[in-house]
Amino acid sequence: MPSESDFDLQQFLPYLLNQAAEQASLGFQTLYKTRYGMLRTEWRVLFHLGRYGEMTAKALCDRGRLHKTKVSRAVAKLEGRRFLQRRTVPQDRRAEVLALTAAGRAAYADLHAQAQVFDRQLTAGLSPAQDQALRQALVILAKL
Amino acid sequence: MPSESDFDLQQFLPYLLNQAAEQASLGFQTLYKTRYGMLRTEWRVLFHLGRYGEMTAKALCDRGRLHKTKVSRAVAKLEGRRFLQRRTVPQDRRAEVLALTAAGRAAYADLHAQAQVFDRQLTAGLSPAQDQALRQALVILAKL
DNA sequence: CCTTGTTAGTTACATTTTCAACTATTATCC
DNA sequence: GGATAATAGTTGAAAATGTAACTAACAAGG
Repeated sequence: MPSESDFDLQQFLPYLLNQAAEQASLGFQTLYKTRYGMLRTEWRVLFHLGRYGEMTAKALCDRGRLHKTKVSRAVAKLEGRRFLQRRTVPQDRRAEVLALTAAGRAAYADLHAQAQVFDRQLTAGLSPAQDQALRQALVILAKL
Repeated sequence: MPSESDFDLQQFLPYLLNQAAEQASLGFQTLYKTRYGMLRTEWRVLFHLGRYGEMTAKALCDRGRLHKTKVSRAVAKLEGRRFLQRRTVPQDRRAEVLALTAAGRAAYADLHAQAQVFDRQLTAGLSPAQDQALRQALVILAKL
């Protein structure tokens, strides 16, 4: 029988995941925030476009599991800051293909490099085996 | 030299953690939302008080890594729904000790039991070794 | 073609979160 | 003791998020 005292909040996986995620996001967040005035969604949009090439907002939503309103606003902001451009395609005039500008690619390259450094710092306290096990489990849980 | 193509967004730990955390929170969230009309912070306050006994808002902030405004509002809401009571202590009239009511304890017992079930479902796709490794790594990353 | 349904994306509004300022009380230290 | 700082908690305004409704364009079936 499950008692009330053998279940620690720190044993509850959603809680543990959130704490770890928050802690992990903290440092990098300040980076793209202070350096480029970006929000998390903007950073993700930038990353997706930088990493996987130009695509529509819909594709971004699917790939990044982002809600379309978030993407819509992030794209508007990135466009305002000249990090990306929209291009309507004749085949479907509802959709707009999003592509990074030179400034956008530069920001991506910078943040991308920082992300790799940051990632290594994060896992510095973990053994390689722990690191690998962690990522494997996370991929399963995230259903990626 | 770090190239631009060997670093996937899904390899970036903060991203991976966030995806997993979001996915993991989803199911349980609907539970305390629909059943008790609670927000995440309220659920956490309830859990902390239920699990660790009565304490001040400050203690809650420290233990749960919550911001004091969040706690203040969550406590007000839980008090309004008669899930907890405040008690001023003569030693320090700034602080208020928070204690669950019978209704609060009942809600905690219910959600607590559900949480255990939910936790097991979550990790059903993981081997016991994977599960253990994951939690260990998360505790390190969360700096708990 | 033309009604109906679907999809891409935006906008408006309510809810939540964040940040800064505020009150009231206690601690510090000259 | 009395000024100053620090702490517990609240509140208001701004920013961000979520939800739903909306526009515009395409698709499909009759």
